[in-house]
Amino acid sequence: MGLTHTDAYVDSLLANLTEPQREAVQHTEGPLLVLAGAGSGKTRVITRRAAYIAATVARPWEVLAITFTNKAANEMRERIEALGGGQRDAADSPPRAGRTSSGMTVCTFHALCARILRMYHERLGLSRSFTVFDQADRRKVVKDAIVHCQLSTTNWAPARMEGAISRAKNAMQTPEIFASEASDWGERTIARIYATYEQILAEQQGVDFDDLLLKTAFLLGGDDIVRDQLERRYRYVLIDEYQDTNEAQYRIARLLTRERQNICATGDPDQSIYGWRGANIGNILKFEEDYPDARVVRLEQNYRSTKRILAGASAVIAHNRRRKQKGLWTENDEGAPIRVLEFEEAEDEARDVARRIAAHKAAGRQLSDIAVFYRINSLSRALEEALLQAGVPYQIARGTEFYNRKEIKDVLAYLRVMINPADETSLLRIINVPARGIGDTTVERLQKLASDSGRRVYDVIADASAVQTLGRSAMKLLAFAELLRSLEPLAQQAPMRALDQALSLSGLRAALTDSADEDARSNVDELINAASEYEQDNPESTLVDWLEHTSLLGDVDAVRAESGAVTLMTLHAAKGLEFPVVFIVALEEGILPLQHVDEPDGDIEEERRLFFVGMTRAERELTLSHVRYRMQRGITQRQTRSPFLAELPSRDIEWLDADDEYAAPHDDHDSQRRPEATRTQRPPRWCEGMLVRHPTFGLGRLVWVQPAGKHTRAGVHFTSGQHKTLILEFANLEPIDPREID
DNA sequence: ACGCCAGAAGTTTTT
DNA sequence: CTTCTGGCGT
Repeated sequence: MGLTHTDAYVDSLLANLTEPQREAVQHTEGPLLVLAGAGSGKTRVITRRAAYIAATVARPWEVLAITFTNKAANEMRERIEALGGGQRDAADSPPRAGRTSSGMTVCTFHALCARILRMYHERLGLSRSFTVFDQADRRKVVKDAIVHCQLSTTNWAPARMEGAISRAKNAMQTPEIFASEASDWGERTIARIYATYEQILAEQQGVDFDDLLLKTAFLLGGDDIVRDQLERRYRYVLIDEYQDTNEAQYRIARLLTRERQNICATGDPDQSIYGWRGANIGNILKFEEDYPDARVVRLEQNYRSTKRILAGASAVIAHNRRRKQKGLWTENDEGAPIRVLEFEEAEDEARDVARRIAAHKAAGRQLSDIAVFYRINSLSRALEEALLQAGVPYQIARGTEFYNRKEIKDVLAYLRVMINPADETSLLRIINVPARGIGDTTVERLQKLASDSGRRVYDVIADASAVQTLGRSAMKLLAFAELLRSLEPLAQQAPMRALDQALSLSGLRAALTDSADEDARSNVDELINAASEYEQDNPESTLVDWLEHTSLLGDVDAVRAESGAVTLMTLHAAKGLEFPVVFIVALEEGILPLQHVDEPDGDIEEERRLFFVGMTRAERELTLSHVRYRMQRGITQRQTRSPFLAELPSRDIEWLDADDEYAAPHDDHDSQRRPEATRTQRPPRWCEGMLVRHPTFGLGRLVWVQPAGKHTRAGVHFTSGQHKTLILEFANLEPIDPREID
């Protein structure tokens, strides 16, 4: 098995590894736990191990590697491919989503589950073409459920209900279990909403993100034949970021490896930061109990940070009780001390961070080497303003998402209805988009007609005699039915063609062309590109495949690292990344650690881990700051500095007063330093980074500039927080001298 | 269909 | 202080 590989290839997979790393790679049979400290070369071990298994004891398609994000999956897949080998084995099978060219499966938990559910849909009473409902769809269905229960959305806030339902699902509680455990009227009411929500989903053949996991866990747990088939299919299972698994994921992992126990869990309990989302750090902590024969490998050498940064981070995390003892060490330089700064208020803090970043840049540092982290998104505002003022380009890794844009959701809704006519959420979304004179009243009567006759809205619209009873709107509804019918055959087409046709036939394309919304147009163009790209990568794929792919795709993947810009993000978003220079702001009691009004003593250990994650992102320089007064929600409050600061070892810390003058950053880039030359030649009229003013949007900065036909297009970040794509020739922008602003 | 205003709500968010 | 939502008016 798999012995088509040369010894030289196998040797190459073991080359350049430390002893523990090699041990992890070579331990192929039986349970293995890899406790991988921050920056310890975990990905290298996982990818080598996967390739090693496929080269020695298994066929590539018997190897399954599960990650949490698409980004991680893609990265891992690429790195496994780069190791070479294995290609021959699969020359006969077509490339498929989530597979390496040799046929190894590398995907997220959710993608794996979607595939399994699709495979065994009959046993679950699901249609083969069920649709994955995203957050927005889920919100809509929750609202409908609340209304259905004759409750008000004011008393029963959809967001809260959503949270409650999601938590129940993460804990693998069905509505029945939830109801039986409800202790008071409030909980019993939530149970009713939950049950109704489930019913609506089922009627629409919809499956939400949590369901993907939950249904798979129940399927595997309740059906030995299925479990056995999958266990034979995936003989070697790798799970990354095991500390972040929730109950359902944990069950799936255990069930998939029940007989052979060829499970390799990698992760770091100190980096578990999603407890509030159902992740259970206990899963990784009790791995050795679950698998008494488990081999445990610790990767403790850090290749990322300086000695002092590592010492600081280690000292902080040592205060946690729920963890596995770990001694991180590094052969890297001693490095500069961790700086701690105190300011009067947020504006001072932000201004200083901006000033230090500008100094780094002047010293020759790439801005893409620098990141600023904060606990909550609202803290970015002050930073953005200060950076804008200082003329430092920045990029925010915010989840304001591509796939949540109205125009994108609209087109996708058409496609979803095409493949799943039961998807009423999507159907009602597009029934009057673009506007075709079907108003709310008509829609309501239509829904009533459907529920009275026990039919799907889709079928009622197509029923001429039923539609006739709706009076004046009948003609419009029939025209819409005709449109839907003309779209039906497209479901069999390849993704891009289906998308293109749907855009034309629906009238969306025409509406878009007429509209002034430049952004919407370019977003739809981007969607077409995405479909075309997907088709090229997965030639055999169907529309169903692509739709599933898009619904499981977060925007993390869409956030490309912009060179020439500082990165601003939350501590959560920082996980898995690294930057030479890192700032963490607002180290204050109540913010980091964050305190919530409802639960005064939240999980302090998780907050500490969050801080730990932030600190260990830094390679060379780490600067922490806090203020004495901070305004939040319009109220200025006296702030106390974070207790975490007191946990830092004093010999690795440099406490600085806000008023201290500081030297230019002392790093390796001094040689490239040059004075800010006064520019003599005339700069191009428009260039990236330039400050501009727009008559309505106000002050902003050009993020990118591109020729587009006879015109020039540019992306502009405005101080208001808006991001616009503008045609420079029409936009009436006025270039601004930075000095003008002060 | 769009815009305006009052009122509420306001961690983190891999999928 | 802000940002979003829902209801109402044009």
